[in-house]
Amino acid sequence: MQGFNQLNKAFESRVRLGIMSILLVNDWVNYTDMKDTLGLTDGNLASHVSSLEKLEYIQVRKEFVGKKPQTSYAATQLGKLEFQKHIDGLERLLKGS
Amino acid sequence: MQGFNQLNKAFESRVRLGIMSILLVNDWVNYTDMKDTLGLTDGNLASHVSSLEKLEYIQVRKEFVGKKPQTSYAATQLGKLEFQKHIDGLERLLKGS
DNA sequence: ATTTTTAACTTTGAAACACAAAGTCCTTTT
DNA sequence: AAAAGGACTTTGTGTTTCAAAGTTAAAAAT
Repeated sequence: MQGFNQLNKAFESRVRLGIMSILLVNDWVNYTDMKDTLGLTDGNLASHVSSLEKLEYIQVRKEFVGKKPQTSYAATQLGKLEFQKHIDGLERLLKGS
Repeated sequence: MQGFNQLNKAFESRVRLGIMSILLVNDWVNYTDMKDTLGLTDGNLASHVSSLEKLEYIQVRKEFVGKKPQTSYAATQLGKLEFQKHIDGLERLLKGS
């Protein structure tokens, strides 16, 4: 089975798959946009985000925009690399044998 | 997010992804081959298989080959269809936005 | 004729995960 | 002063994952 062992458990959840695929093409995405784009609840997004952060697959930036706090996310180099591997695994799996 | 909502929870596990992708290109695959190809334990394969069977995504055939019992699996039409939708979702997700 | 092996499970149990709802905290708008 | 917004954390419940061990029935080996 080509690719099967390249699959990363961290990306098996559709939510984390969504987060990473957004962060692969967008450099910084804020909390609210992420939540709305994926249609998640606050708690749900927060927990998936924190698990990706713990793995150092994404980084979190907190700042004030105007007077409001804003949290944004970006994929780290490691995150992009691991996600690419996962995608490659998927593609091989689906094309292969 | 293109594709995100086309993702099927049933295929989020790498094991079930593996099973389905094998059954998409091979008509009937037996228990032992499936287990070895994916490197799974007995119990693990059995449980994933039974969850896919419950959803009617795969069908199970039991017969004797020579003197030995043999269980084989194939994807149903529904299974192939749903899996295709999932794959399409994945592709859109990964290419899109 | 026993013992061992093979095939295919089922059961068990512990850990991880998913997710909504509710609560928190701090700030800003009204 | 009250309400609302942003970003969480906590809680609780239900589901999933997976290996290990146990089960059954037949076949092969001794």
